[in-house]
Amino acid sequence: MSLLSMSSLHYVTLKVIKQQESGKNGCELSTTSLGKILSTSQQTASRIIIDLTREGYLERSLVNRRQSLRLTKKALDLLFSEYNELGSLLDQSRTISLTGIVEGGLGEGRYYISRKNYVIQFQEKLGYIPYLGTLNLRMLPSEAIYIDRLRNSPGIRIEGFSTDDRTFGPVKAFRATAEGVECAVIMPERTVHSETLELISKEYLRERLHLSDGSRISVEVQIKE
Amino acid sequence: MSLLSMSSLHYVTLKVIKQQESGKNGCELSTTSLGKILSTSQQTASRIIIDLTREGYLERSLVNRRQSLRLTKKALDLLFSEYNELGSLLDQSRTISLTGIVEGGLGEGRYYISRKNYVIQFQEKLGYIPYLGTLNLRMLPSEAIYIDRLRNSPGIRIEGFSTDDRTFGPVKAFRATAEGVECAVIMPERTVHSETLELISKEYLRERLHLSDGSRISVEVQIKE
DNA sequence: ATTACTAAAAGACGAGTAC
DNA sequence: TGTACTCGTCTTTTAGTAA
Repeated sequence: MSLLSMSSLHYVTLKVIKQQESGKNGCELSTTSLGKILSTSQQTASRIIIDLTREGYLERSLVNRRQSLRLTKKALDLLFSEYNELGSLLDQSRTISLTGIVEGGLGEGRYYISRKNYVIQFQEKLGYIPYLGTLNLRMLPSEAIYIDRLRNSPGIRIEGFSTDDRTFGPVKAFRATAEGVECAVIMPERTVHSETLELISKEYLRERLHLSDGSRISVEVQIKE
Repeated sequence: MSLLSMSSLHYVTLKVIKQQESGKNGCELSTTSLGKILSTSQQTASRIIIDLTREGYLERSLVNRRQSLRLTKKALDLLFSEYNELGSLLDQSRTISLTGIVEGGLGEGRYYISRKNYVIQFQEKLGYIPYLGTLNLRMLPSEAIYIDRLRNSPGIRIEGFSTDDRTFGPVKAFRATAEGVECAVIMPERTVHSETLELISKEYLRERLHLSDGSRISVEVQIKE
């Protein structure tokens, strides 16, 4: 259970800015109007903006005494986490539909997912031993935000481990369906910025789905708990 | 944009209790342990519980100095609203799947949905003029909670209006699919407690889907504002 | 063990105002 | 118009403690 590390006014402010920002990349919102929206004073609104900026939730530019605000990744992460947490509390299983373009190669993930220790866990937690290669999908930029959502969702945890040589970090998996074929999205648990999704499956997806580089497919990803 | 009418500690407390309650019907949570979870003092935790109880978010019984807590409907509504609001802010379109049993009659809604003023709006906002009857589905008790979720979601607003005689309140609609056939769930905007969902569609669903009273069908409802 | 009162300290808020 | 400082006031928190 995460603790919403801010007052509710601060939290609502992030939501308001997200709303005003919608589509655009930043919004102009005076402290007076924010105060009105929050039913508080201009002074308090001003302080909230200052606090949130100092704590890394907002970026702002002040030109000509007019401020322009933009949520940072940290703020979006907080909103997504809150959303996912409520979803799992309220027991909502949800599916999101993503569209991506098949990228070259078998995926650099091939080496990783073939480590015995991971494979055992895939078998245990997903119910199958995946084909030894990953299908890389470059997400449409317009859908990149959904990757954030996955990043902020716990998923199915695949534990990390160490060998003599090196350490393999924990990974998380999400059950998914690509054009009707069962598969899973895997990603490192540590946040890595990327617009590419890696899919694993029992089957060789490229062949099964007749894919080649540049093919466009859509994937239904399950976000649950 | 709703304003989260409570401090963040109060809000998080509702989440914590919802979590502890999970499955069960009420939970035992001492003020000391709540204080620890919230990183605050026992005294503050005590006051939060008192406040939330007074404001109708909690019911509690104190036996032998030990308290047992239960969230009220008001609290669940708040959590659902927050969830839905975040969902629409973060632009998550979501589908929930509901199962219900067909109930007798053409639905009492027939009279209402055939009012010209509503019909015009259905045409505008849903894209079709519905068949003049509603299909009533009694939801499985285990899924009744999902109706709450719809109730707390804005949906597609159908405005109310007045005639000489009387007033017709605002209604909301959710796009849906019943066994592959496009339809919509409609419900009054004012909260009414009911375990029955009303469906409208361009087609006469009973015939099209070969339904009779007692038939069981599942409906995919889109929650997305 | 509990819950919750009181009183004092800490913190949030907004009026006034500078820029 | 803006933002944001100071400072007096009001609110929230917690230590001590009772029951």
